[in-house]
Amino acid sequence: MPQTPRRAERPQGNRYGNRPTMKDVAARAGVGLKTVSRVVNGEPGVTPDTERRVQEAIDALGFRRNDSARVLRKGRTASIGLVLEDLADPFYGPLSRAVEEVAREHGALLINGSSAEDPDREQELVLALCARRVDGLVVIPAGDDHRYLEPELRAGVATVFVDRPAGGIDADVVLSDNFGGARDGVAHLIAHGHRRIGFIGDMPRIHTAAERLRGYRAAMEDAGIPVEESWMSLGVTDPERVRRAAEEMLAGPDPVTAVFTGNNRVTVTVVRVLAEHPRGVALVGFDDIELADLLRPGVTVVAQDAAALGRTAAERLFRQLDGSLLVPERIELPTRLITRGSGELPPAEG
Amino acid sequence: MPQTPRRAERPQGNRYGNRPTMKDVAARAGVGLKTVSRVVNGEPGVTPDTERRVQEAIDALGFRRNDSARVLRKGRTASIGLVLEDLADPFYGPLSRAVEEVAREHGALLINGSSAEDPDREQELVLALCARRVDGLVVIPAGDDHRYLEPELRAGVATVFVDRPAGGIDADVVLSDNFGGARDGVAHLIAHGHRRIGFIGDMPRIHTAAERLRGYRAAMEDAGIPVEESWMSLGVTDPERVRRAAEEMLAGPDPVTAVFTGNNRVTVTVVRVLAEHPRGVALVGFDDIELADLLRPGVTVVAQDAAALGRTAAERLFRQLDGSLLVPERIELPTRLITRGSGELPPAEG
DNA sequence: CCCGAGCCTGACAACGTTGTCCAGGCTCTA
DNA sequence: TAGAGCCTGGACAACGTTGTCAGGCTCGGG
Repeated sequence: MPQTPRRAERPQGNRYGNRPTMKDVAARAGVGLKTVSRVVNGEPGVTPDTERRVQEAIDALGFRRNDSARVLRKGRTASIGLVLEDLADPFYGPLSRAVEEVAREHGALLINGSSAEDPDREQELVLALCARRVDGLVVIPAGDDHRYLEPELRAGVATVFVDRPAGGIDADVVLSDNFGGARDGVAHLIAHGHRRIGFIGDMPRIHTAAERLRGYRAAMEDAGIPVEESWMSLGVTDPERVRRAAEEMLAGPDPVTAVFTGNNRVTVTVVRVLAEHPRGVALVGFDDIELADLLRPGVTVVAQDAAALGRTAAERLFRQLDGSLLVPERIELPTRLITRGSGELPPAEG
Repeated sequence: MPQTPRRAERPQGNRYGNRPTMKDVAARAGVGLKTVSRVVNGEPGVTPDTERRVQEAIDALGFRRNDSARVLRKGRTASIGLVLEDLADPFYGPLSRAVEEVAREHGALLINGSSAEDPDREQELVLALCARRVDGLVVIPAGDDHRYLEPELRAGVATVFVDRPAGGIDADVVLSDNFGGARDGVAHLIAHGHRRIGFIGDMPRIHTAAERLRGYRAAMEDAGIPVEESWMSLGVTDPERVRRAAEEMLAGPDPVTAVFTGNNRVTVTVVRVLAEHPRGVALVGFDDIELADLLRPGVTVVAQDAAALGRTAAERLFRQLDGSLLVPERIELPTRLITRGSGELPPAEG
């Protein structure tokens, strides 16, 4: 009778699209549940013969341990979260990769999230990661208030901020010497005879942008050069706006003879503008850009080491998880001035 | 008596570094467990007054739902995995970001993994993601045998391959028209008078590399040009080796007058070599590179749209999860020849 | 031959959440 | 005022795994 109604409806497995569980494996191998668990986790105390039977059942059924259940039981997820601004930005790719590499050394997976520089989205992402009970968080903040993380910190979620400090909470932070780097870059231009130096950067509410601006001002002040408002553009850095800002600085009766750009995206745009510009205008940019050495003139930059930022942060994160790290610290990595020509152009008057 | 031994040892919460659970929230709010669950999930059937009490308890304790337990219960993780070669490569950043964006639209998180072009590592990553019960996988394969995925596919894990097809299994794949793009690029060089055209590409075991090589050969054959072995370099693409290969092609009694490069990394290296080279050597590269338009000459490339690859793959993935997609398909996206100068140089004899 | 030691093995509870189901209290109507 | 029906709230099991613990087996020594 082919139509006999079956009592046991599920042939094997169940949800998760019919995945076999340890129970199924145990049944097939004719052993107890716990024995399967032991084999799967390589625990001792299983006869080679039993182990073989279990292994065969595992292979036959295509069993894979359900880590959700494991996590629930064990309390550690072996995964960490990374929240950054935009993975498509060439600055963050290497950073993310460095974090991943350290995570891998510690047997952890990396969950990425892009905040798109939106504080709400940052918070949403961070909390989603916490709900998944990541063991730790590496955050490149978009917002400047991170008190929403207090319960997480109390609960023992390891946390390291990168590139910009946290707001309102006391946490580890790894960043570049934005102030010193910008000051050195601008000083470099001054040393080559420039006095009217433009600055195009991001919104000052972003910590890195503010620090770089501060470096610019410091260098100018050190040289006794009063800064004019018209030399500065601080704001959204979409190419169109940057282009206009650069063109305005270069026009008029008293144009700048050099420009300091506040990040890689701005630098690229300004390089384009200068390529169309008749006069030689000096340029130093913050962040290295690919192929900068092949342009004529080569683009002089203040380079930061994105991979080192990521690596340092991740290593600190895992040291927090080891328990070997107690007091939050601020770690500043040096920047490096790479001269390639564009920063060494002399001022061309008029 | 302050020293009275307490029976209930845990003040609230437990593992996970003392996180409060719904039980703790329920106790504090003086309601049942399920009521808390209802509030947390915004389910109907809770009086405003009760809801307020629960919400206060949640805020006071800093409760966050434990998604591990939720996943265990519900069977969906709302996360997808992306395995690619190297996140630090400028080709993969935008691709990953595009996948993330689609995932976000569907309320899912993205877990990234870099295989470093190592088949074992690819498998390790994919299986780790499956153990975490990601709902779906986007894979840029490093290996060419994916039969290890069979149990996962049977279990209903949505899977889309990108950039290169899967080996040994029938699965969705989204890729660029590598053959056509390379053929067009080489034909472009031929149209500008070149006959001795070099090809520097990756190991032919990589599908994209093989296809581009095939395109090169096809274009040459179409033009009736016999290809000489010494014009081709297929292998590891570290800068040093590429540099040597390029220099060899350009030296000797019968040097190439143009080079077709098989990917972005190779192109960059060859641009460097050509910059030092006295003769004008034409160049067309596969993959666009940043600032290519600012070099002199500008670098002519066959561009593929990394973001479109990622977006298309992710959208297909979620359509698989909807159940609205049944038969695996192969989707090929067109490439685009962008002429900027380097590909239009005439052959400079001797 | 009997007993103890040591090794395998499996039954059971627990992790934190959600789905099912039922009880109790309320309102509204006849 | 009583009954019907609705709405709110809670008890309970289940998801798949691992830690605890106890039972049964074998083997060797007395």
